[in-house]
Amino acid sequence: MTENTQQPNTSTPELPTQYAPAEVEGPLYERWVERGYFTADAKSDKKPYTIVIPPPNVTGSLHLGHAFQHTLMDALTRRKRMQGYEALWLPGMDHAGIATQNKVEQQLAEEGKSRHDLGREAFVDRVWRWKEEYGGRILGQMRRLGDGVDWSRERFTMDEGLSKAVQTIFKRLYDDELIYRAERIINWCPRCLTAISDIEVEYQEDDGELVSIRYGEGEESLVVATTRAETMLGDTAVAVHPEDERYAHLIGKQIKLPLTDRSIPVVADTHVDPEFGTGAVKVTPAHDPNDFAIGQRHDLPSMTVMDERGNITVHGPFLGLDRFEARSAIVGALREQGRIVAEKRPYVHSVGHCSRCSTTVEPRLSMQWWVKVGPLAKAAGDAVRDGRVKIHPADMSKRYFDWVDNMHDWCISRQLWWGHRIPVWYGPDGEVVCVGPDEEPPGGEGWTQDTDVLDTWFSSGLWPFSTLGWPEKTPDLEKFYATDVLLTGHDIIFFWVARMMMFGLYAMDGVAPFHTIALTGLVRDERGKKMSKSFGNVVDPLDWMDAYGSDAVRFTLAKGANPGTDVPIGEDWVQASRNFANKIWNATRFALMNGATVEGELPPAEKLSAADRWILSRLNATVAEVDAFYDDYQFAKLADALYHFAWDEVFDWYVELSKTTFTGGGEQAKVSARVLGEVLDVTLKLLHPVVPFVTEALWTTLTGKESLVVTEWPADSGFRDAAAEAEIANLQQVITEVRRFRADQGLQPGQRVPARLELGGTSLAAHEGAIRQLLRLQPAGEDFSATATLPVAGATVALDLSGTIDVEAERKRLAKALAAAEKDKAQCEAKLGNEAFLAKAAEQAVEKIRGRLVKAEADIERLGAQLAALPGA
RNA sequence: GGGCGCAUAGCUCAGCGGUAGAGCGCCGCUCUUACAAAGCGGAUGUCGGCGGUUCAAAUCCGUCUGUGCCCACCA
Repeated sequence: MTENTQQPNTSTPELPTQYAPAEVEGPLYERWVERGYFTADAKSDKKPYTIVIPPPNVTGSLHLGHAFQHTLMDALTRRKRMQGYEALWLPGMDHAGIATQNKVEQQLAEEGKSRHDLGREAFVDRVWRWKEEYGGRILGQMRRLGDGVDWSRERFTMDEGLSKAVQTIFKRLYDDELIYRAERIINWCPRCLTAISDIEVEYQEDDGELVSIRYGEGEESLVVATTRAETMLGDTAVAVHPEDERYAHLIGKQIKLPLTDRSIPVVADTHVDPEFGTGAVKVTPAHDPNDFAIGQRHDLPSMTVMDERGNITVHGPFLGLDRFEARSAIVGALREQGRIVAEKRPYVHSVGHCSRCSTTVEPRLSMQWWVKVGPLAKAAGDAVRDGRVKIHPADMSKRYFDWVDNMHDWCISRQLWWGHRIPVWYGPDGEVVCVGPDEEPPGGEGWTQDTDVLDTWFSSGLWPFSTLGWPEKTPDLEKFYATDVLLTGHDIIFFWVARMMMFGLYAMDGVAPFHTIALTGLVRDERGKKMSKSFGNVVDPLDWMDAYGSDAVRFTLAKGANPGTDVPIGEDWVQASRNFANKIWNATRFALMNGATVEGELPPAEKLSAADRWILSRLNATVAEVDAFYDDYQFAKLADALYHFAWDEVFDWYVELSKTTFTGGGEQAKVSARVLGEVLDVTLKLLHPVVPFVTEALWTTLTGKESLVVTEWPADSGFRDAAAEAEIANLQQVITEVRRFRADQGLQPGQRVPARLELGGTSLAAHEGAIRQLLRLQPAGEDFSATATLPVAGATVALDLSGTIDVEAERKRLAKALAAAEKDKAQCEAKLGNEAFLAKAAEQAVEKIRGRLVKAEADIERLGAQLAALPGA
């Protein structure tokens, strides 16, 4: 096959009868890259079109979700490239701080070591080595998929340039007082040993135990309810609602805290819901965000009773127990003292887990760095509100607004080693210096850099401009910022999209990083179920690509891509797409065998047959339709439109009709060969962004030209021919009707039947050859005797079925169809007789009903005539 | 607890005010200038229930049921 694509189409190339993607795809991709088709030129005069890839984690490998989004991004950039844009699809990877660090730590654990055994520097070296060796597997897989990315611009969030961008923006935010350091309650993962942000916490319904504990003695006592008994060691108050009469007498008093020698005050706080539980809440400011807030309001001390691993640090019988052991031990001890007044178990409540390792998150009081999100989030919201940035589909913008309008300050420090280290230095006398990218860190005794690194989303939030060279004013930044479309899953609106909006607007003087946010759904299995390892329904797209070709996987995904909705995909569907690719292959093969060509001018309309004019009319309509769908990110619809145009209209009808023309030879055959060449040329171009491989292989063979990748996208010539469309519709009706009759009468498809056609006076006269060929009708001989007469579309087809025909079955069928047509006619007449309808309905609607009536009347006439023509009528 | 979405053919989904659609699956018959991974023909639905608006409702409104997702400081 590959040799053939090299040949000019002077002779008919021999294509195998089946398309073999495995032989075609790899070499084609490498050729595209070698020829630099995907390399964008910042100096070009062409208008830019830019998409930055959502950078996959270095630890990641290609899954169907990537394949899905990549297909769509690839289709968008490929089309724009063909449309003459300087198209840049910029690839790269994310260092994925916590995920990657965990991965390498796991590897170390297998060697019986921890990161602390290596020390920070050696550990980070080790991660880099891991990255070089195992990271970025996905980049190779993207080649298999056919991603037309500009490899010369590949970026990594920890590259020197991107690190500089991180430091630059950190410094700017710090100087603008949008970054600050504060001690707050954060979400702490006792396994990863780091703070995580609110959105990195996943809530699950867990079984717990709600125990009610009596605090204090006698009159001076009350009962609190808790699911986290172990935190009582750190209680510094009990809170009740100020208007709760039950506890009015206790407010301001001290009560004894069980198991300790401390007494704690009872405070009044409106946060307490008197209806819930006993209406009294234990307050542990150091271990619960609400309690922390209460503590602030009432100036309570915070008492930390657990270390970073969740072990109890308070001296006494519970010292050293982990939080869960401590919980049961404490409940046990309280029970012995008779202080447990009620227990409810299981008590289902929502508990936060680390999104990376599923460990139960421990709220923890600690010193962290924060982004003051207010003004940034406001700008991010406004850019969408005032239409500078469009979210597609539009109803997803609600989610975006909900988030940006209610955003809490963002905790950006992580107690990890892998990532961008916070560029802040602390002096021996408590000085704090934020160091900019071109500044020397303060030297001398006692200065140390902050040991934390930044949240991985901090650097990916800069991606749309850091990858283009910012903070330098590079030609790339000049040319390709702002990018055009951000295409990503709706699951990372908060993690990533909102942050890019905030940072982009902030760093780029109010210019949003993209004008359109196209949100996709998630890929699911063929029953619409989420793919997950525990269900065992996860599919490796590479398996399907091996079996059916990348094009098949891509086409299936594109066909399922309804905006913002989840995409179910099953192997059967990939097979169906493979079949489509094979169909294109064979149709082109047929065309080449019959001399289809793109050479020379398209013949003028008067030299074209009705079929030629029809298909060209449909072709141009399809071009317009596909363009409109692309501009609206309607991938499913454009894939569907192309599928049906190509298969139903071109392959099933035009190609079939052209067989008669080719058999006939002569001038008309030449014209048809040129038209078929044209139709395939354009159709392959239209299909190329979605199924780049087959189309490239076939198109280069068909045209002898270099590559589809750098070919001009087709334009709607404006050619339409309603008359030809109507004529071919009639032809199709005759053929379908007679075929149906033949099948109903049990004739073998190949069996030749003598027939007499009366086409006089209709436009069908010109199609007698095609009708006879497609219906296997022989000329009527001397002894012709019509046993079935089928009037259809103003013509009559009389058949001599030397055997008998099943008159009764046919009569029944016709009667049924006739009744349906009559009913429809009656309905239409009723509508058209309805004055209210005529008065209020749109003209178009009325026109539609009129058309329907005409059709119903024609059907009645035809079916009546067929009925009358039945023998014995 | 709040918000959003979805319920249409056996399955997965389009359609979103004017005659119910597609793909796959299913049932027949077939090697016919390419393709059996194909061709031709066929069957299949009270468009979740109940109300309402309208000349007209799968489509708009209300409500119920089922289902999915997101958010939240459910002690």
